[in-house]
Amino acid sequence: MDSRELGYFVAVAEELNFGRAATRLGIAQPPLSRAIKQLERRLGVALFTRTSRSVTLTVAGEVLLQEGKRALTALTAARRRAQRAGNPGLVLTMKPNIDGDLLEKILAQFANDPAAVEVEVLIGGIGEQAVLLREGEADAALLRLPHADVDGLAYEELLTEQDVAVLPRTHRLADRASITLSDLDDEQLPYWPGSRPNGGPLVRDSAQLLQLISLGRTVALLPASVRYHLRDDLTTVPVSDADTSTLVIAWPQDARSRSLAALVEAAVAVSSIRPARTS
Amino acid sequence: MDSRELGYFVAVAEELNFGRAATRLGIAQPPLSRAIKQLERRLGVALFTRTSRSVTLTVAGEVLLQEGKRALTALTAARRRAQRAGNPGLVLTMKPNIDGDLLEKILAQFANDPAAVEVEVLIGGIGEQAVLLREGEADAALLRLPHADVDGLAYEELLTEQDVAVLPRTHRLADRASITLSDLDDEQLPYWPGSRPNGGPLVRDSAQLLQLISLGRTVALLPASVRYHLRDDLTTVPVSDADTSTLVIAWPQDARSRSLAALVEAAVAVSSIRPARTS
DNA sequence: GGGTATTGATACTCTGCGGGTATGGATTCG
DNA sequence: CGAATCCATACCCGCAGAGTATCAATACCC
Repeated sequence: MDSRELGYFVAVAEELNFGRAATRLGIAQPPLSRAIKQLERRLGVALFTRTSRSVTLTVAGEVLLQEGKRALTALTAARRRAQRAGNPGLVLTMKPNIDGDLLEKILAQFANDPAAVEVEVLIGGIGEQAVLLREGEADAALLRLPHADVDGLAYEELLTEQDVAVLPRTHRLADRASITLSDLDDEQLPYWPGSRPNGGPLVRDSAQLLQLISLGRTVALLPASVRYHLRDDLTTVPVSDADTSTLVIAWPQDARSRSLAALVEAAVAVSSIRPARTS
Repeated sequence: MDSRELGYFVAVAEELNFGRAATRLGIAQPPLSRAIKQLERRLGVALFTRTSRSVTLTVAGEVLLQEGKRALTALTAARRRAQRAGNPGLVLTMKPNIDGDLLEKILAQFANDPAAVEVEVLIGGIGEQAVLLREGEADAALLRLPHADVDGLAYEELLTEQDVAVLPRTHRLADRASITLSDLDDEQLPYWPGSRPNGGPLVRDSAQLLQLISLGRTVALLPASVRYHLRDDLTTVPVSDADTSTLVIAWPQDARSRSLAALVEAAVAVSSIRPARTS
């Protein structure tokens, strides 16, 4: 089975529309129809049930969509990892402001290791980190569980913390010592691309979010460590019944690099300093 | 990156010889040389260092070999799983005579489950079981640890047992209550394809092995459960310091099928009967 | 050291496949 | 009932990939 055909299939399966899929692939619709038909003939199974007005996946199609996407990411990962093989450095990816102030310490600790190499920090968008790992763009990622999808990844926990409310200093709740989720009932909580709209504003990155909070348009529940790098006009208030999340360092399950192991080791070592220091 | 190109690369990387690789691929050598060169140009890295007499892998090439093989198996797995998606049955693969007499019980127990479906038992060659799972040919496998490679697989342990010596009834050690490995020092132990020759005969399957034992040409160390289905002219003797191995039921890490879960459950349930019954 | 074998690269040709345009047939909707 | 939407079919074309013939470089052997 050709990977190009599989890419075509994935596009159609996700769009459920040959025309849109063809546009997305940058080709015309007729060759796409033919390619899919040829794929079905080669596999010996129907992948779509087509009426002249709609396209739906068959059971075989659903399986191929899931497995095929996995195979395609494995393919791009193979390519990227081979391309990066010459460079001995590591790429660490993370969202901005979620490192719990650990990043600097991790890198400092790592620099002491004999296996240390240059570390490039790649700041990615929301939810992109795990994808970057799986596609071979990055060697390690700082993620937050349970928000991130760690399928196919290995990880070590670094830091667990509770969400706090991030508010303008002028907010009616800003001076409270502690609040509960119900205190935020009449606030317009934001939502991220991918989650479902809930009446609040759509935010694409944390800078935008903080801006909206400053303007009083929304408030947010974020991990407690945001307070380390907060703009002057914002403040945080503990929320007694808020969710907790865990900062982890993750890497591809099958990675075997010496320097990556050292980086993980450094991250774990640094993180365990925190509880020790507070005791 | 095209999967065809990647297959070409893997062939050359494994043969380290363009001519042989071309033969194996069923094409001529010149197009293969060109395809590899084109792949190198597309990736922007050298994959081989060529002298006019020999070919070796570069670092990037080694990475691409490892990752590329993984991607290609993911690809064939996607195809096979999609093709088999229509059939609700399960395929269970195993080597003959390693089931510790559990197979029948597992299938009987599974039949009681509401999620039960037809189970096809696929008897594969030595070391093929894990490959069949990864390539999507089979849904579950009975394997022995630590002999099998379970990378990318999940498994449940079923039965741990010690190896025993399998001997002709007429063998000088056949009537001993127990022996040690050193008692076998002057025997010609067999070896399997893939392991290194040790002076004994090469065996390809267990029927051949048992035949050779009958002829007095070799003796073997096998899991204790072989005794359930042993020819009349052979017998087993415990070996006090022999290795132990564990029978496990394994499946692809990312499988999510309801019936497969039930099969695993049935296998575990049946296996735990054994210790209970002996107590 | 020269002849030979081996191995990868190059030159050239050609076929087939993947892609484009034009159009048809079916279904939904106003 | 006409218009719009959407997938399939017919037909054509260009190029990528495969083949043959040959060259160039190295190792090997007497």
